[in-house]
Amino acid sequence: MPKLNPLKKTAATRDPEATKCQILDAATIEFAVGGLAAARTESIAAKTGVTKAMIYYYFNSKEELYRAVMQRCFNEDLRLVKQLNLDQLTPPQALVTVVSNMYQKMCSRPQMASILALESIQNSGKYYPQQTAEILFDQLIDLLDRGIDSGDFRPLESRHTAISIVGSCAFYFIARENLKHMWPGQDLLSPEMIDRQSKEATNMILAGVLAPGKSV
Amino acid sequence: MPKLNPLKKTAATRDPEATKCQILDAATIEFAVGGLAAARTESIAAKTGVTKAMIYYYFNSKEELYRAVMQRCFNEDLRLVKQLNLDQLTPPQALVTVVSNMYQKMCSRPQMASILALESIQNSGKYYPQQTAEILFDQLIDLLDRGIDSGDFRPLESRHTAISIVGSCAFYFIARENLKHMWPGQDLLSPEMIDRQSKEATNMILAGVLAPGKSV
DNA sequence: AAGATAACTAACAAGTAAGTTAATTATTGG
DNA sequence: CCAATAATTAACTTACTTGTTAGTTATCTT
Repeated sequence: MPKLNPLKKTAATRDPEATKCQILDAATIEFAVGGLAAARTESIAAKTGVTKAMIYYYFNSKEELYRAVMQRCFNEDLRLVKQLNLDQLTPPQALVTVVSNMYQKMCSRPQMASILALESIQNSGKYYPQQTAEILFDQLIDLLDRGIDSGDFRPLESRHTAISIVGSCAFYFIARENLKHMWPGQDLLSPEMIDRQSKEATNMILAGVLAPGKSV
Repeated sequence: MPKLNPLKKTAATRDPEATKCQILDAATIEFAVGGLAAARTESIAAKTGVTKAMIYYYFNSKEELYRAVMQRCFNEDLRLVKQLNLDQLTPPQALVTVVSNMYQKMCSRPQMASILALESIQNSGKYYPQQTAEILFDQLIDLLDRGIDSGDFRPLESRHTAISIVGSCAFYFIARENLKHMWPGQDLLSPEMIDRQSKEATNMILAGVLAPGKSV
């Protein structure tokens, strides 16, 4: 009874890896808007070249697909952060690098911030990949501690401050649709806007943590 | 056929205003977890003493109920902010007041941050009450501009900086469920934790915007 | 105190969504 | 090149969700 379209993808009519990737890509977009709860498997499938049944063939359930999306997001992030070689920079330099890099990452993949916010709000962090995420956060916390020890940064509680720092960045991406009226007609994800926001945030954060008299 | 529980609320068996309020309260909690899309009217009703039909009787649809919840949130917020009389304070004093007040508000109603984040992410800010919200944001922006003019604050772009400031506060509440492993066994909404986070954020923000040599 | 009206309920109709299944087509290894 | 297997599909089942409706009970007015 099922009648297949005779002329599908010319070359690779079947490519399991590509199909899995297509599903993950589509799911990332869908989960970034509604989170696990509001995402529709039908809608994810519609974004791909394959049917909904493929989601279950490769990922067994919406929940497992969600886990896979989250894990992939963090793996990519981890890979990028490792390339920064923060230990080889002074604490102030490292902080500037981390912050501007955070904006670059969130700009190129604006789903990241949304997915994490939704995970916390909707699922109480049940699917948050702690192990991986901790490495990322610790990178920033260690950097702050290093700066306090070296006298570059004023005395501060590094964990609380790390949250403020990440928050000042992430919030721009999380709340951007609410805030767009502040710059009518502008795209808040345009390179120019990101650049301005990134610079202002970097200025505030750096000035906010540097010990009196110190600079980059 | 409908059999009513003979012993309901002793006194006010019927109280339209209280019922509406119950629905709004329950809806606020439900929308704060799932947003408009993932909220269940059935679940909202279950949190109240009345049936689902009452939601439609008083609010016509899930969407209108959502609008009402959002509007009430902002009205409360606006009332609180007006009481601060920021004009009567110096810019640094006013900034400290705004920030610590922001933590107090979000602590007493942690739904606020979640609802706003969800609105931006899920609905692209379609239901975001711009008029009301703008007043709140402008309060902070004007304060920053006032500080730049007076020389208390360094030159900065007040809109971008305002976002960083609000973000460093809001993010703690938005992402708290993801971040709770940073303080194992602690309640991130406990007065002590809020106080510490608030203090650290205030320190960073103030130091981040003050002109060199200036203080509160 | 009776009739009108406002508040409220249980049960239902219609539509949506997750996950399954049996059949179909492509790929691969002998 | 053929059989086994992997990838894929359309259609279906089951469960859930929104919104409605017809009827019931409390309250209010005169």
